[in-house]
Amino acid sequence: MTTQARTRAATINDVARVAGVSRAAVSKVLRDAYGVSDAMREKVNAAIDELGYRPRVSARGMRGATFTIGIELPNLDNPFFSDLVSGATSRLLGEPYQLIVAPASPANAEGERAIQALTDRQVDGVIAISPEVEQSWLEDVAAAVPLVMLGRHDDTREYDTVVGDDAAGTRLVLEHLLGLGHRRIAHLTLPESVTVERPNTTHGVREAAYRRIMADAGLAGEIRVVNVEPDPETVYAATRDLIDGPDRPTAVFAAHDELALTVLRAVADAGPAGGDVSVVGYDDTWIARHPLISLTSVNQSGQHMGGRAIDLLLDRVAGRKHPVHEVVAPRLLVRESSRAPTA
Amino acid sequence: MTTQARTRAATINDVARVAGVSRAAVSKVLRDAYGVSDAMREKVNAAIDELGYRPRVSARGMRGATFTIGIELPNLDNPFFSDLVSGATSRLLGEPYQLIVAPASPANAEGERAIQALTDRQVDGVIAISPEVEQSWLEDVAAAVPLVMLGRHDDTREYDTVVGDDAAGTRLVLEHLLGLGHRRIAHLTLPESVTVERPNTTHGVREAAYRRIMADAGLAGEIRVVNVEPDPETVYAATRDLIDGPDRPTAVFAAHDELALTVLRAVADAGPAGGDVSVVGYDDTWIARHPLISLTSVNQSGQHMGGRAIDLLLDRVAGRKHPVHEVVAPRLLVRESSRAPTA
DNA sequence: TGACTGTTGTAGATCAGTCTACAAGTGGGT
DNA sequence: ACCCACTTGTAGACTGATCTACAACAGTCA
Repeated sequence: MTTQARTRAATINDVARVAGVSRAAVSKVLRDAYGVSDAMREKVNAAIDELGYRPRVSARGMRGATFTIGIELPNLDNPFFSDLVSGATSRLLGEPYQLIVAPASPANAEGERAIQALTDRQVDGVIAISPEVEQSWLEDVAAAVPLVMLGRHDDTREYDTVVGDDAAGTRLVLEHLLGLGHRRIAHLTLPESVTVERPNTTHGVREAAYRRIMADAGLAGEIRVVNVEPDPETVYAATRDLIDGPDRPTAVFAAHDELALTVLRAVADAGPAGGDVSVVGYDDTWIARHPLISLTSVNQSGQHMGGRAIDLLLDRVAGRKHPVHEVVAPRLLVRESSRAPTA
Repeated sequence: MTTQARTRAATINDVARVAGVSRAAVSKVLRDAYGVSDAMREKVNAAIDELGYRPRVSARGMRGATFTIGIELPNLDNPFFSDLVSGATSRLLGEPYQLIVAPASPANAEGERAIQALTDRQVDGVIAISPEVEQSWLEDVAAAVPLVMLGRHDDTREYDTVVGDDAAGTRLVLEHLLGLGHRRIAHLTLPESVTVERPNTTHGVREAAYRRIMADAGLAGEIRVVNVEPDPETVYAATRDLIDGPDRPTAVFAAHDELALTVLRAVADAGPAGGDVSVVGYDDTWIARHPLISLTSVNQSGQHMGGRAIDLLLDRVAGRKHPVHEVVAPRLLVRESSRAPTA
């Protein structure tokens, strides 16, 4: 009893033969197309069940649709991205589309490669979160397949966007901290290659808003932006530098929760010697709500954004031509990680 | 300047025409097949670059390979699954294969549907984590495409498995707790449909080991298994019932970290009135290591398991016929969430 | 009765690749 | 000069679906 050779699965021709109809007829039943009598539908479905037939998506993709929607994510570690996927998945329940996730290798900026991997696979639509990719490149992609970008404030006619109101969210954070009495508020965010050089990304907008609001509050001299690669070691070291250095900030506004968690870790490890440092995140991921973490954060409902991205994409697939740029309102959730500075 | 119609991308015929060679020749270059002169390779590659040509994976899938490996996951919320994916992704760097993730809708047990979605797409190999799926069904899948299952102790010749030594891991946990002086140790785990009814799954093995080890320690009377659906609300409520009920356990062994976090939350919310309850998890996810969480947990290196799964799958793709069942040794990481019971 | 319309099913082209079989060219050995 | 083996390139079948065009038939109405 050894492992058999790969079994040859049933094809549409087998179904046609068993049902005693033409291949085209089976195809019509499969696609629920016009011109099928009840009697035929029944015969065909019986044959499909009998053979355990499943259409090959590759073959379908040659002419028609693949009924596949691809979503590109920078990584799977950030719980906010899981929220997006879970929102997309639930919105897709009942639709004939399957969602597949292409994680961009966490190594170097592989967003382009991952998006291309999806279009190579003839997906019917793409959702992506690539801050580092050029708008013009995305417009080329959008010429070939419907595209919805998350977390980009791009002004374009070629694809749709779903994005939080990052300026408003940043304002919520800073007004909260300023209201508590903080003055030395640092902003820890991604490298300048995705903030300064990409002013249309979430993190670009957040950093710019931080600078503007601080200046407007008469705190131009206190502006302190720490741009770091988002791997935990680097973030940890940068935070320790902040804490141990001169002019220790009384509050750190981290550009997203995953960063904020590492900041919290560094602060906790520093102990009382590190002083009292408030920490605020962004995204309100589930872990921020945990009572042992209790991280103040801005909610922009990843679930909702993921669902809306699907809505827009399905619209595009259905033929919509004009662009839609949707902005999600942020909400501040105040928790224990932020409090008035001591003295 | 309105949105254009979808542009028609270059095909292999276009490349052949521009390069002045046959379609078959281009195909050879693409596949790096035998019988290509340097001169031709150069001409073809130049044409490919000029046209920005990318082969359609759908068309390739009709006869050859899709260079795609699919991984099915129950959900993306559990950070352990992210570890698996990230391990798989890094192992795949440099290989010509693209990884795509098919999340089984978090709703009802959709593992079968997600795995089928992958095979429908002609992936060259499948990695999956479906505890609730029948072994015989998986053997049918494995007859059509190389398959590696994670977290299953199945004894089968048809597919490979990568799994932690769950009995040993459970023993580490219980010896640790017993050594600290705990006697009333409860086990919080998934519903009986994936433990009792599926004794070959991680959680089935862990529950059985818990029962055996408790009995061997003369604590048969203290055995207390709480089987719950893994959504946070249910887990939270079940934990509160444990804490608030009679015979409050002094320790809770949660079947995985995600459950343990919710248990920690319920314990924290209960406050001092809830008594001193130690909590132990399983998987040693990154959040368990956070100093504010500091959850004692069993490490079985998701990164490593994901990487090994890819190794085995590539072996299978390369032609290996005999099964490999790989067992990963567990390691206990003791942290602050577990301590001696108070009196 | 004949023309017209609408429904139901089929034939056959088509999609973009891979793969097999083979022809043509090259070089060496005897 | 002839045979043989090897290298390089091509022709054309093939994959499993969808999609267009059309034939056959039934029913309606003048």
